[in-house]
Amino acid sequence: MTHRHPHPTPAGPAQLRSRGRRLTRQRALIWDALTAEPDGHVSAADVAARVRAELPRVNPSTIYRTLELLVAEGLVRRTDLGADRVFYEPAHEHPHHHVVCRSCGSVAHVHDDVLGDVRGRVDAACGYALGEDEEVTLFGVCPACRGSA
Amino acid sequence: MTHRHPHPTPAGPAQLRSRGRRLTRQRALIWDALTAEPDGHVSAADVAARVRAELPRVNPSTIYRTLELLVAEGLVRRTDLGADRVFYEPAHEHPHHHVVCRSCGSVAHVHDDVLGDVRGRVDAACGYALGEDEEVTLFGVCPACRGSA
DNA sequence: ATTTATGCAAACGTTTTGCATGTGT
DNA sequence: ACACATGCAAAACGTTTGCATAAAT
Repeated sequence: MTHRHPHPTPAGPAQLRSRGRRLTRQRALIWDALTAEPDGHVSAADVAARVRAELPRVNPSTIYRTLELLVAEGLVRRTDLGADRVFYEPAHEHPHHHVVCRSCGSVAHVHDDVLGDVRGRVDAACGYALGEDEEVTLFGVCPACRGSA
Repeated sequence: MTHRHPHPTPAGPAQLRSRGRRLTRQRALIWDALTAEPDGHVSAADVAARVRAELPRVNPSTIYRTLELLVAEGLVRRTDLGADRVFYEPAHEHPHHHVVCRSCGSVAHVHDDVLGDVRGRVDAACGYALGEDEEVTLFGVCPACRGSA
């Protein structure tokens, strides 16, 4: 278990109710699927599988609609890593970046500090403004795959 | 047209012939589509459109198969930017990185120097090895969109 | 002549949509 | 009771594949 958040903000899909949305069993299960693993990077298919393990009749469309909703409400963050690699993760942590292993697909988090002054450098170089909330996805080879190469 | 290069390496799809592949009209047109714009980042659909403007019967499968071939032969570089944003560009330049405008989708090149020591930092932070040839894609807001916001 | 590439059509996996039914509030 | 969310089925989308034909070498 990781460290707790000091903020008393009610996490999770309960937020939906205050926004006029409804808290259904499916939505709760989808949230559970998203938070099941500590640093869970979960694809829509993953979510579907986990949810259907508990409630088999959930339809793909419900998964997609709910994920879209959660993203729109700011409860979930959607990250793309090249074609067909879209994953979702709960959004209560600070923005961070990802490294994906080219070999095994594993994903690691990268603290923003690690990027250094890239934002300033990019701005200076070509005038594009990288926001503080812009996530970056890098590709590389993870320690495990490095060894077994 | 491009005689100024002292090196007689035949750029483009002519390379295919020496590799036992065949140089067809379709492949030439696909190459033309890829090199039509100076810093061209072209999607498969873009290529298809350009090619069909000249030779309308070309089939999507031919486009995909040829792009895959060109990538496999190292003549073309394929870059992913999140789901459904795959583009191709001729590979004779040095590896470089991309910034994509979140607002208008424009793409700019970023020299490797601009990234600074990210590779070392990432390696130190989580052990992932970013190769020199790994391209990075960043997202931001381009100068034009910055102004009109 | 031989091998490889193409067009076509059909299959594919993922995501989206229209609509009737079901469910939270 | 009402609005909203769900399931279902079907469509949309970009991409891939099998196979007979066509073209390059």
